[in-house]
Amino acid sequence: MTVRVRFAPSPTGFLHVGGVRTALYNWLFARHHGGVTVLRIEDTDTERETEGAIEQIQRSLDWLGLDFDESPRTGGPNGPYLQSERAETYQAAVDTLLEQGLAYRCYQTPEELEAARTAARHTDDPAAPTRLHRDLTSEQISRFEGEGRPAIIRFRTPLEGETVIEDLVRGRVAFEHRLLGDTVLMRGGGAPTYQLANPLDDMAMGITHVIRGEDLLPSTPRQKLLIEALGGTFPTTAHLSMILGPDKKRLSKRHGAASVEEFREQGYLPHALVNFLALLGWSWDGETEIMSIDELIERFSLERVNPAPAVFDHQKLAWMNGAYLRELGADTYAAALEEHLVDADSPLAGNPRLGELVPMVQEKLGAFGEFDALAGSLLIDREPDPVAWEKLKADENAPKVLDAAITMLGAIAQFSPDAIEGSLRSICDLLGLKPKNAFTPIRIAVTGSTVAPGLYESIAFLGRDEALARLQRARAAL
RNA sequence: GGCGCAUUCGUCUAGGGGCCUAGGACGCCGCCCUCUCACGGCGGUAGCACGGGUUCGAAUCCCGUAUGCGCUACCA
Repeated sequence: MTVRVRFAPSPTGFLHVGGVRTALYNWLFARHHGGVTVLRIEDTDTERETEGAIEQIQRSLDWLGLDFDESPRTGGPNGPYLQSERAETYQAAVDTLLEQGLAYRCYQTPEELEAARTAARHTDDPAAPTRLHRDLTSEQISRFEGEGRPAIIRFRTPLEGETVIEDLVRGRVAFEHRLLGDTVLMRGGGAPTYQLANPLDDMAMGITHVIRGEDLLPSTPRQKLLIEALGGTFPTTAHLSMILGPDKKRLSKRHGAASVEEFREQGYLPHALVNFLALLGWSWDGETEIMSIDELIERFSLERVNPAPAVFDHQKLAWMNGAYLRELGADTYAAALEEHLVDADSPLAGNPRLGELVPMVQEKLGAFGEFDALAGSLLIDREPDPVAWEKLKADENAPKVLDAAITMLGAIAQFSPDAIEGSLRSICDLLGLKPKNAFTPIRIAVTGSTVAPGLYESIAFLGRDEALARLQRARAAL
């Protein structure tokens, strides 16, 4: 039997790191087993749907390199892949269940339900309120119908016994039927709920393994019961732990960047994000950290997924991204940097000399988003950093150092990094200053910052005219 | 409140009874390299939640407690 997995997000916003991790594990598992990946959009709740979310999710998955064999975009033999277009499937199943007495119409108003729920809150049968209309007499039914009350459809959950889930990550988990209550399958308006649409589609699409977040573990027995009532076989499940913020709360926007889109904007490499996320809850040998996509595919297994929640560590991601950035070839690096600048709508984009800066910045950047601050001033003459500028003005050595630099740099024959180094070092000897002290004012004068690429290379990059102009301007401002 | 899941350095993790005086990585600290920032090298810091069992022997198995998280929707 070929493995078939699905990633089934709701189009309620940007793709979150938690969602990405789920998508990734599904993808890795399927690719490892030569299986099929399905992308299904769960848009049954039109209220919460947000504009453009589907495109956004697809875009993020594309960027990460997670391709889906069957999806709303690619189509496939088990479509449609949008739940909003699968109404007949759900209706047919509900009709069958109703016919066989496995589901029933419930006429409770939301207010009645809520009141009953509050009352039953602390009793020994908290699920009782969901079963109030389970065995209505025909008189009661016609009275409710007569009142024009809309009916919702509830599943007739067994009152006794338990459902056992053999989860690939968590092992055996048992749920008492009595506490489950009668699950709502269809809303008053006839729209399917997640509890109906999700398992039904998994069955219809031949899903063999359901890999999803732990938040969905409690709904698993309901879904299993439903599928088995319909004569289907419930897929194997693997419930992944939650991803937490530093405060151990579920990761969200208030913890900073949490969506794929944000990491992309900050100049992270998709491969780095994928590698990092793969390691958030899974490990291969506990030692190896940097792995190619092919290695991840080859090594991934659900058996080695950690069931405990994991805190998302931005610092480690940044480190890993830097490690990936440093491994890039110069041309690839330049192209990726340019793409980032274009995406960011940066004034630095399209600069023909960008490539020359690569060797000067590659080992210094943790993400492309830092490029502008580090080396932007070499491409564009702009206002210096105020703090650095004050430091320059307060430096008592600055005037003589800048004067010397102007003289020396104006005199050297070859305006190369080596020649510039020799020239600047002779200033140190001349003035009896340590390189560290002599170079700081020059760096600020030339780059407008205390942090920049190598000084000799920076000056050489600017060229004699520009470098001298900046030095003279700084000198004049002292 | 009920149900469920989880619990190894600050963080991600290795560990599935003796190989553990608990390994790796990020972070942090120190030293080296050094024109700033980085990179790189070397060294260091720090952990089995607690309490009971089981066993010759427990980070590893069982029970309880605590804590955290999830679910408890006509959200997913």
